[in-house]
Amino acid sequence: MSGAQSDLDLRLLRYFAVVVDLGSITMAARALVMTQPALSRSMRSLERQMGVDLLVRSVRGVEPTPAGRTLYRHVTTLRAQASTAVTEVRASTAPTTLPVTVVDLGGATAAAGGGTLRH
Amino acid sequence: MSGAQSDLDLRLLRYFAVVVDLGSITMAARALVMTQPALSRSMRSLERQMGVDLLVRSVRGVEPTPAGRTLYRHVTTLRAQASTAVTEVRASTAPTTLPVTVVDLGGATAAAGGGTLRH
DNA sequence: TAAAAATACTCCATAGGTATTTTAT
DNA sequence: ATAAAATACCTATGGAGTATTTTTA
Repeated sequence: MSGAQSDLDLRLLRYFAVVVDLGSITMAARALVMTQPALSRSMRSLERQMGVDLLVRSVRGVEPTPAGRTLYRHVTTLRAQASTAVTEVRASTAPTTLPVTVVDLGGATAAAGGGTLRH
Repeated sequence: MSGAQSDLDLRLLRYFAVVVDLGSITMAARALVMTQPALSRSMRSLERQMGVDLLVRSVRGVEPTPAGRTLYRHVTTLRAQASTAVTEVRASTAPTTLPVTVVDLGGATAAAGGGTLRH
């Protein structure tokens, strides 16, 4: 009974942009290395979250509705800003626990248990 | 083995902003109507995603690191833009399936099964 | 010793996969 | 008859809860 905060899912927006770019859920699914049904459901759930139809489905693929085109425009901006934010934040400090491995020490596998401070 | 796309979670950013505002995970959890452990884990996972420490924990609460302050600045912008995007997209078309109920028809319960087009 | 955060579990919602069906040309 | 999207069903990951432990002023 509380207020579903919505919070617009950037992952779904990324998927959406690919779908619009390729004009097909099937093609976009390939590009995103996922299955067509999964992506189809993602697009539905995005439409439900937004409360509007974003795509017109036909037997030859999909095409954005006016609302879809509006969203598409915003996705670029939004993702660019998110990207900038991450870059700036990472630049603000020396990383603590490196997500994966950053430096390749030339020799053999330097990947295992790379100097992490926090377990 | 594939590339974890990151995709910055706006929900976590919203949590983070409240944590910084209140200077305490415990207090923020109350404000967000969730539990302290859940929020503690959310903040950890945000830090892992970003690859940097965002908060300095002490016995009297938390305080943002420089990186945390940088992120905090971006959160506002990012959320504002997301909000604008949603508003504009919704304005682009008549809604299809209304998320909840929009109009109150004065009389009794107009909520049940409100005119939905798509099952 | 008390107040804050962190950990150890448990549970459930949902994102994604496989298989199949529907739809329209 | 074919190519696209949609549906049905299943599984697994992780987000959130309760209970408890650790930490330090």
